[in-house]
Amino acid sequence: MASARAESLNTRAVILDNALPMFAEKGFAGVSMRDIARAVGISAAALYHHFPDKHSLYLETVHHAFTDVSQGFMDALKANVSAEKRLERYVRSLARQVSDNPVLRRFHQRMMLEGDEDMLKIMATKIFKDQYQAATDLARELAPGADAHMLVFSISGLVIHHFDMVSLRRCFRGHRKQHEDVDYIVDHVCNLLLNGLKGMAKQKPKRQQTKR
Amino acid sequence: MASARAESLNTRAVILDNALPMFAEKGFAGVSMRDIARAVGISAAALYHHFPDKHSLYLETVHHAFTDVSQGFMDALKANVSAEKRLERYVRSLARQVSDNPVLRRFHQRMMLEGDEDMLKIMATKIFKDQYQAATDLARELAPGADAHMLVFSISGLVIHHFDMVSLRRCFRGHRKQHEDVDYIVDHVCNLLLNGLKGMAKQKPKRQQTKR
DNA sequence: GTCTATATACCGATAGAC
DNA sequence: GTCTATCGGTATATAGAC
Repeated sequence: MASARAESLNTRAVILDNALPMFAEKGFAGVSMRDIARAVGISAAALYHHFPDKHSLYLETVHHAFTDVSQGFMDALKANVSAEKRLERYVRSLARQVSDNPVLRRFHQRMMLEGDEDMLKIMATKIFKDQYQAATDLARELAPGADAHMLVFSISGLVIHHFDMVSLRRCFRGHRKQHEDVDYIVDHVCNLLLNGLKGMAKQKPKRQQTKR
Repeated sequence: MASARAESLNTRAVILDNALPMFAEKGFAGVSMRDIARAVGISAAALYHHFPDKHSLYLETVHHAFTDVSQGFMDALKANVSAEKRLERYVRSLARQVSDNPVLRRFHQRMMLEGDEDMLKIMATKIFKDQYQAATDLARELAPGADAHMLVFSISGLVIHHFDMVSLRRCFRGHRKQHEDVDYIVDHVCNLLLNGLKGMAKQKPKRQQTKR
């Protein structure tokens, strides 16, 4: 908390760095301008020198948060190995990301819940565009007959959901320590996906792909 | 909005019915006692006759919301057909539930994000307990060597995630109308799962199930 | 069981000095 | 670029009449 800020121009970045975990944790309505100002170490009025209003600050926080998170995924998706290996690397880098960066995971989760159209457009076009394209290409390579768009979200969904649900999963009888372990989750997901995709690729003209 | 309430005792239920969609949409911090009172058609002060404070009202809303949603799933999970058919019925009833009831889906999503331990415990023990047990049994039958606890959440995760992400999925190039269709999603998920589980069942002593 | 009135605190945002 | 002071509005919650 607080923070050592430089002399002037990157105060803006310091504000965004402090606002991110607060917005991720409590949401737009749950964090006041005074809360953010206190964390940064300036007065609430000073925030209005850097951002015209609270909503703009939030929008900038979204943009600032997700910048450059996509690179690790691209390395995995474009690696010079077999498609199966690339899938495993992609799943692993996804799981590492959401596990190592709970603030960003939570912020992503919050965007899915209460992000308006502007924010989602920012995420889709400025942040995840290349990753989506590369993942789609990989899906097409792994299961040529299947619906690549659906598969891309099945893959990320499987990984992310296991982490997003962890606080509920803990409440069930069958839960064990290992079920929160990154590598264990990765193994499970890869196992399910690789077998599932193999089967889908074989029987291409069966169900999916109705038209257009 | 408004609502025709009876004479006295079920005012409490009317309050909860009105509060649910508001809390689902805007969250705890985003809805004021005045908002709820206005929707019900009484004064804010009157709410405090039925609930000691806002947090209690929210907790009761959680409990009220998820009561009796689990029955349709049990019918699917316990049907007198093959395990594969039961999986498909379960996936379909899950998808129908989240598609037909966006308010409840959103509230569930919100609980995963900001539900405290009390609320999650309510969901796990009072609402989803039997469903979890039945789904675990089905998973064990479908893929005896695999980790049933993981599979249960992979199944629900696949279904729910496709719906939870729909507003983001729409922003990507490859999105089509059919990708929001319940039956299309069910087909995709069942296809992936049935093939994946078949593969996992064959190679049981390979990766999963490290110890205890 | 619902009302009006109110206590007390916090909210987003602005004005103007430095 | 940051401050203090403040405006007008709203928040949760309570008091007491009916």
